[in-house]
This record gives sequence, structure tokens and C-alpha cells, in this order.
Amino acid sequence: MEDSTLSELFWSVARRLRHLGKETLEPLGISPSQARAIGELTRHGSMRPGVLAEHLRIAARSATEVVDDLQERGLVERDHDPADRRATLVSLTRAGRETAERIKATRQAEAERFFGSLDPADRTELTRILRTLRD
Amino acid sequence: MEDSTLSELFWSVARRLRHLGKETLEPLGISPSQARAIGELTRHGSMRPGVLAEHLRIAARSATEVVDDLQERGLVERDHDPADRRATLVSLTRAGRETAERIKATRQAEAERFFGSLDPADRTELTRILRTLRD
DNA sequence: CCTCATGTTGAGGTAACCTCAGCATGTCGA
DNA sequence: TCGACATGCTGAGGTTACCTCAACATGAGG
Repeated sequence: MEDSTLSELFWSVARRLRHLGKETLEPLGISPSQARAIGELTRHGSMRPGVLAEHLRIAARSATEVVDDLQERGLVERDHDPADRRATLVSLTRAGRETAERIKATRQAEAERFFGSLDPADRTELTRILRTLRD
Repeated sequence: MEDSTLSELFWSVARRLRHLGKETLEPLGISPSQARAIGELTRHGSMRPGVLAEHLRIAARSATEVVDDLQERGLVERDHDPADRRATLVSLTRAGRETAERIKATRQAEAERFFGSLDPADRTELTRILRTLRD
């Protein structure tokens, strides 16, 4: 029965999902962490690197890095924050928004493939349970 | 409702669990991936690096690395496989088995802390759903 | 015994994080 | 209005947990 702990089970699944996620994003030329950042910017609009870091729950320094990569690819741009000269505002470019769209579609297909083995009721359950674990 | 995809939700949870897992293993002086390997060796006994890699679903080369680290810490040892002179057999030392015990206890506490916010029914549900996703 | 497959490992690379320190700028109390 | 401390970002450098590719030893089949 108890062949492994819940954590280990969780990680086995995570590992599978990670492999899959990498595959599906590869044709788009962006990494999973970049995709996450784009998602955050799509949902909440322009923000400072520090705020982005909070949303992604990573260190501020790491957000700088992700933004660097995305900027290099022309998906985001940095502007001075008019409210504070120390700060910058990161926003999606047109190309960034287009990529966001494509990511969304790809993700949907991925979720379909991965969570497709679950019937709708289980999927709802899983969503609910994960939400309580997240918060 | 659909504030984020199921994958993203999953990753948010994974991130939290990862932070927690790192904390709980730190006092034992081993990393999460080392702990996973020890778990595998505990469950299935001695095995060749290549087989360990399969169980962990990582590349053979990466298993060598984990075994290196564990050997350095005196938790596993390598012997020649009597059946095949190319191969080696990795087994837990006494110290390794003791560490395995401590990991198990620690993990249990961790699971308690993390999955404790779930009532027993949800926990069972989650286990069942994750199992179908894993396989 | 020659060829091909298999098991392990050295060398070198990558992604996604981290901390620490430095610089520019902002804020607030004296 | 000026010094002290806080805040926002980023350079430098490190870590973990992976990866591929190629070398080398050994095994197995024709």
C-alpha cells in the first residue's frame, strides 16, 4: 500500500510533467521559467522586476535574469518607472503578447495530454485540492 | 475561475513543497535527489547505477553522480557485480540504512506539515489521482 | 576473433535558482 | 536640508540536478 510517501509520489508526477512541459515549449524557443514569467505579465500587466519575483516566488535577482532573457528575445521591454527612478517597469511587447497566446494554446494541449487520463470529476477535485495546498 | 492552468497550479504547489523539502532535509546533510536515491535503494535493495537511473527516471550518467556523492558521505558502497565485470553494484552501508530511517521520519513530519491542511479524505483522493497520473 | 552491444564514467554544458555586495535613488527625522 | 537608513536593481560568483557525447572495458553472437 504505502509504497512511497505522498511527497515522493508528488515528485514522480512533477518529473513527468516537467519532461512534457519542456517538450511542448521547445518549438516556441522559450524555457518553462520564461513561460511562467510571461504568464504572470499577461495576467497582471506591466510590473517591476521585484514584484514579478514575488509573484513567481523567486528571489529578485532571479527575476532580473528571466527578464534579461525575455528582453533578449524581444518579448518584453524595460521602461523607467515614472513613479520611482530606481525602478523599471517590465512589459510585454507585441511579440511577447503573441507568444503568450501561443503558450496558452500549447499549454492547453499539454494539459489535455497529461491530465487527460483523469475524468472531469477528478480534474476538478485535483484543482480544488491543489488550490488549498498552494494557499 | 480559470485564473491559471492546472499545470501552473501544480507547479506553484511543487515550488512550495520543494522549499519545505529542502529545509527538512538540510539538518541531515543530504540533498533531495540523494534522498530519492536512498529511498530507491531501501525499497529495492542493491542495484547497478544504470538500474537506479531507470528507477529515478534520470540519465545513467546522472545516477553515477548521485552515487558518487552518497559514497563520499559513506552512505553507499560500490562492489563489483559478480555477474558482469563491467558493472558495479551499489548498496547502502550501515550508515546509509540509518540515514534512510531518519529520512523517512523527517519526510513523515514534512508531509504532516505540508499535507496536514488536507482532511484525510482529500489526502486519499490526492494519492489516488497522483498515482494515476504517475503511471 | 571480430563486431556490435552494454555498463560506467570523464569532460563539459545547461537551466534555474541562490546569496552577497554595490550603486542609485527615495524617505524621513532632526 | 542633510545624514541615515531603506529600497530597487543588477554584477559577480556559486549550487543543484540534471543533460549529451565520447572513451574504455567487458560481454555475446556469428
